[in-house]
Amino acid sequence: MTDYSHYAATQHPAVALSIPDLETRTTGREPADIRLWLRMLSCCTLIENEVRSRLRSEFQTTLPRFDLMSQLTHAPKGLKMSELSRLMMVTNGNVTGITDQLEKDGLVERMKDDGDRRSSLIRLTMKGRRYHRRMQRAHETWIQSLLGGLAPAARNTLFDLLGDLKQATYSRLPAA
Amino acid sequence: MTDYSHYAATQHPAVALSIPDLETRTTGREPADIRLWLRMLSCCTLIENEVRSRLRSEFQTTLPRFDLMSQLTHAPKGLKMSELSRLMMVTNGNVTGITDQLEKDGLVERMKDDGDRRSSLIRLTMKGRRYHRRMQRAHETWIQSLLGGLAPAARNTLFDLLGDLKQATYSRLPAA
DNA sequence: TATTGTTATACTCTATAACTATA
DNA sequence: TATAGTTATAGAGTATAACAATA
Repeated sequence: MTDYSHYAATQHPAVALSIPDLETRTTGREPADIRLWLRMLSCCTLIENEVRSRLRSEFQTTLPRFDLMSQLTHAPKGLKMSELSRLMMVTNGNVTGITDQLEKDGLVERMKDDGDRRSSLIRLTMKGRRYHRRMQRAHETWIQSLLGGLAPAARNTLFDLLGDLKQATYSRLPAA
Repeated sequence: MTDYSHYAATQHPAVALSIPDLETRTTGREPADIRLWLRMLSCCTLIENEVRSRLRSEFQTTLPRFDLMSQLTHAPKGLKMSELSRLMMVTNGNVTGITDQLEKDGLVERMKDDGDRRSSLIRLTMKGRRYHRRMQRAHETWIQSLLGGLAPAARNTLFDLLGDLKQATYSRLPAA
């Protein structure tokens, strides 16, 4: 049993702002799941668009590139392509492409020192580590600014509920 | 003041499944906002990947195309390109491209009957309406299946919290 | 002058599938 | 046979900016 009672009601207008976006197409007559999905999707799209835009204008890079580097920061010894693929939720070929670009820019390197000679370990170079650190600091600031309007208690409840949702969804995937 | 007390704790394992995904890179030492964002993003990516894949395999179409048609279903008189752009949260040029494809397939049509001769109204054709209805039914089933593991009370709370988040985020966008 | 929509350009990401070299 | 990674292919979305027609 999980207790969400630490969450206290937030103070906000009774009527949500009517902002035209992906959720607008709902009329209220749709199943609750559809409305929930479209609302969550518009939240994500809103933030993602903003982050993509700032990564481009301030760091001349993209979200997948930043994500790949972020995954590597917690693996000093490096990660295999297949591990990156699973972590980033994209296919193997895509990871090869993104890695190629980052390698060309000297931000990551392929290490051929595994016991298994089919695979290689990808890891950040020094330059990559420095570059990522700068981006990460900015990224944290952006996210905190964008999500900062939500009260801490609400944020905690949301975090827990999304954890439940994620677990439930995973278990309902056809593959799973 | 909003009351979320209708939400009752869900029953689930105390320890969340350790699934490797976008959220995995968090260590617990990141700011709460970052962890929340990555968790929400992995929820969305999970569902989006699944929906994209099924739209492709079962209906030979894409998510943006389905989204554009969905927007039109609630506007019998049609929508302007600029309205679609805002609703779909993408740029004007993109909407032109997606509309071109749908028009070529006879699913939407451009109507030049506005007072403003610069703009046109896009609306679903009969064929488009029928086609969309089939997709929408399937889409509802998919989403209900994917989100169905979450208890109704949890789902309601999540819906409300995401509403708060969306509103807060909108008001914190640089443009806003 | 500003706005609506289109076009042109160039790039990034994407899935799929065939391929290689290992295991 | 199975797996790790690459390559080839094709396509789909994206931003940006220049453009024409109209307001």
